[in-house]
Amino acid sequence: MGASKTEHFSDKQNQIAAMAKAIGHPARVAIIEYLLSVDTCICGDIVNVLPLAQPTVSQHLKELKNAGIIKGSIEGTAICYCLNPDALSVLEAFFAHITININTKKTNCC
Amino acid sequence: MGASKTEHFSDKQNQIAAMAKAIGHPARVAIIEYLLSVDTCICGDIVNVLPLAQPTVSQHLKELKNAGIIKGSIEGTAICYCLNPDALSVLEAFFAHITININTKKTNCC
DNA sequence: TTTATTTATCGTAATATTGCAATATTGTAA
DNA sequence: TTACAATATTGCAATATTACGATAAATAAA
Repeated sequence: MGASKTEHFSDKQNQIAAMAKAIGHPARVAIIEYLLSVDTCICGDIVNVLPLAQPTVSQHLKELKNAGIIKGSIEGTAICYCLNPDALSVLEAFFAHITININTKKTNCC
Repeated sequence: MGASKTEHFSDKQNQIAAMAKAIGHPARVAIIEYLLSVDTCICGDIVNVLPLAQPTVSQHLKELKNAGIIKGSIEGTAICYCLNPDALSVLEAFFAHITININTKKTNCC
């Protein structure tokens, strides 16, 4: 079919999955790392940093924005993009929870 | 085209993206949460826990295994699956790094 | 050996993703 | 107004993902 059966899973599971999916592309990881590296969030030069055409970068930015990973606002002729701390802290908490609890398991047969 | 231009990005970016992509499906988030919740890693009942057919679950487990998120070993007639702490700690470190550095930025215009 | 049981693989249909050329939109400057 | 710059959208081709029925493979039990 191709469409995920999201209705069978919890809101939390769908939220984590949607955000992880958005990060699941090297170009989007690179965008996140670039947004983290620049001190301001006026980011009109993302296109020049990535090895992809402008429409492709625009599409990746759109997906990150749809997933809530980044926020964007119009800044004259340029667009101001920056990371969304709220979304990223949700993911941080998810993985922190896993790594904390993974070591409390009694048996590790694998 | 449909194929990611992985060759244009760093190994680290591709690794993070591949693991995030593997977690980017609610069924696979549910699998991870289930593996974390059970105390042992003999997990022959994952199929019963998920609202998906057996071949579909098997396919999701395969993708998680390919991404290194889980490990599996044959345990007689059942299969023993468990989380891979190494892979998950890489993701934990990635998001911890982001959330730590996100607040050191001078300007937050968005 | 025969029969279950458990998990994996194959085949296939429906849908989604990726990437870019072409084009549109929006704001700035002349 | 016209021209330019920056970003978004459209449309399309190539490929990947999702899901599951049917089937295979492997072990356990009878």
